[in-house]
Amino acid sequence: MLAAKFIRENTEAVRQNIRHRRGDAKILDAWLEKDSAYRKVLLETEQLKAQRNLFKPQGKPTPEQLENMKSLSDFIKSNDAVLAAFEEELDEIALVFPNMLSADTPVGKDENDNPIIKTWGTPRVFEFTPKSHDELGESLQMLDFERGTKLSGSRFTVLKGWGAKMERALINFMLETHSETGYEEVWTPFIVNKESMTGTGQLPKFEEELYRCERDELYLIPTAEVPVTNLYRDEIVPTLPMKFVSYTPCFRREAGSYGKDTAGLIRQHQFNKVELVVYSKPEDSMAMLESLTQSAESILEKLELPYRRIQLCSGDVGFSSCKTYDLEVWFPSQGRYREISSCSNFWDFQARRAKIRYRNDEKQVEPIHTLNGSGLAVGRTLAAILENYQERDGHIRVPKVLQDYLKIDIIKKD
RNA sequence: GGAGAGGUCGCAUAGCUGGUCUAGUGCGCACGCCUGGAAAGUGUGUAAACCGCAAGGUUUCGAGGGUUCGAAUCCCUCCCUCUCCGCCA
Repeated sequence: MLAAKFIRENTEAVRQNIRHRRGDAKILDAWLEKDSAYRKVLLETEQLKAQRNLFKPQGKPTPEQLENMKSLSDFIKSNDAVLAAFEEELDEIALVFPNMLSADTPVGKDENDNPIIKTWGTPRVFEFTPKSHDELGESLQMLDFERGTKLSGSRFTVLKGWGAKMERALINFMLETHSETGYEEVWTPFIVNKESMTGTGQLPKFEEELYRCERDELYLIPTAEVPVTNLYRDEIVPTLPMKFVSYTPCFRREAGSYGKDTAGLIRQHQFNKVELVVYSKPEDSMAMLESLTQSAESILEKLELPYRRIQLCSGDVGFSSCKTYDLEVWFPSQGRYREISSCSNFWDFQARRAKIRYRNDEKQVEPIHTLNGSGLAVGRTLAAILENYQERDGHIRVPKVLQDYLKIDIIKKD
């Protein structure tokens, strides 16, 4: 959420920002109009209340005084009702304002305008036609798509045998690697309340994307970002930075993506992810984004998977983010790079919503900066390994760093 | 799920026969005195949000309603925590 004061003082920048994100700036005008009306009533009401408080002398009030206080109180009551209505409306509008973009976010329309920042590794040259991961996974009896569908529906998959073991190995490998570089491991609830979803920005705007337990007013998390960032909601944190790594399953309805990536593990309603979350001092957050992104990249490098890093342009950056890098891994069967991690600096946007603050050097309380990034999406990593490590006969070589976990170096048909 | 107790400015607590609460006290923390240095002792200060250039003002005592001229204090609803019982991985 943008601070009301910031919106007032930087109206044009906010308007420009909404345009760059290809949003409609009308909501800004609606907000501004309401805000100035609100402030008039606020001032008046506070003066009335100050009067009332002055009237509060010791002893019993005379009938005359009582009469005065009564009418004053009536005014205050009706004004308070007006104020409450204003506040609710203002919040409702402000909650759907997107975050301000970083100055170095390129202006662009969509994913085609995302610049490539770096490329690592060289896609392997196959002397045969590489198979897709779903075909490989099924033939090696690692993935069972049909039974996943039987159990739950489309976009649900069952992992078996070496598939299940590799998924587990990847989770452990990622958690251990990040633990070693200063991220504290946390294990959180996978179902959270509305306040948590609002704190990180999933609500109110993206309700459609969430699985909801109506009876209990709880939501299944779409990413570990939600529980981990909300760990310190409504708190003034004592030390910064704090860095966490967390494994969770993620649940997404994928509304509106019918027909996209219907085959394979790429787009699932339930998938595993190891997430990095950083609580940072404002002045350090951009440097933190670089190091967090490198942490995510290190996993791909240890797995020896070719990838590239792109920066999202203004039209493609997520609602809550101020600056985002995506990591994309090479998929031989598709002949292209596909997203496997997204690393974002949210600036103070989430911290303001979630009321996570710290005391700066001047002892002033101010919102912190939050960041997070996938380190990595496990299902997509498994898919990328199958495709990049396949052999002509359909066997899969096991990446070196996973051999200790799996105790084998090649996966083949029985 | 049943019975009871409780949710107060970091932590712990007082306040709960409505105005003096602009929320007291202890611990912790910060700064100072004392000390060769430290501990102890001692003094002062220490919640947040909003409006305002400032002076200052307003709000917040789990959340939301209500009674009242006025509520941390009374009433209602809800949420959560703890103890005991029941059930259960």
